[in-house]
Amino acid sequence: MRKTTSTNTINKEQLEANCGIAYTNSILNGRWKLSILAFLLDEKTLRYSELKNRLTGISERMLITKLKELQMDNLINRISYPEVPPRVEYELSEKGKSLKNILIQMAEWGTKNSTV
Amino acid sequence: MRKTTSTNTINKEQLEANCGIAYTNSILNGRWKLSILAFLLDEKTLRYSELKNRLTGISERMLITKLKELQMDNLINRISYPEVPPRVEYELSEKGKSLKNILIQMAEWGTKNSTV
DNA sequence: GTATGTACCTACAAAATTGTATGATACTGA
DNA sequence: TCAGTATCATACAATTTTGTAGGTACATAC
Repeated sequence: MRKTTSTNTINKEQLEANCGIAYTNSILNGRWKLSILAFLLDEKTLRYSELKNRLTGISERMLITKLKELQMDNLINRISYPEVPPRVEYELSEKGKSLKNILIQMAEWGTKNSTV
Repeated sequence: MRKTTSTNTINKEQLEANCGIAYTNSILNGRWKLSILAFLLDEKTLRYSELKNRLTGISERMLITKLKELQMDNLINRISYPEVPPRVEYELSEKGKSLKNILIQMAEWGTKNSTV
């Protein structure tokens, strides 16, 4: 077993573990992104206005900003229909769907622990 | 299948899913907490100074603040030894350990997706 | 009695995130 | 012509998070 009192024992495994979790955190950080992804996981596709209604308290500015960031990170797809009034739908991309287990477990952990 | 064009279809399941994930998010948010938990998961116990060395770039103020918040949320235990110079060790609590799967999966997802 | 090491604390400042208010677009139906 | 709708854009302000620079306590070693 590794000495835990040494300050220079960061091996590859630990470093990668931390870098990985730090990267994931940087992608999902902030107040809204996880909730957006959770709703899309649950509903498959949602329109802009539907997301706005589900994310109680979010401002349009935040919603658009976060949707854009999620697109940039390839976690969601944006499908725009050439109609008037405009219709835009959002759905999880394959990369977004690969977060499924994490999202589900975070939701479960939250419901289990928030009521205690 | 539920109408996705209605703006009032938030059923109990969705609401709980969102509340749960929002709660989990509120507990783990910010730049440092997930990394702190990941290191403690990997190392079982770490001294304050060891955490400081592993969390590259963190300031003492942030580390103490975040350790305190994690204590308040009962995710970590603080063990103080009555020695001089002082020695304080941190470890995951049972509640903290219950995040194990989430932490591991977030780390794995990150290493898998950050290199693409 | 001066220096050392460890785990903190505090006041303040900078930076990042989030919110508010208002406007643009572009077509529809009256 | 004019109001209505859905999706966004932009300027600015408030809030939250994070960082900086200093300091404290106390036993031990010198």
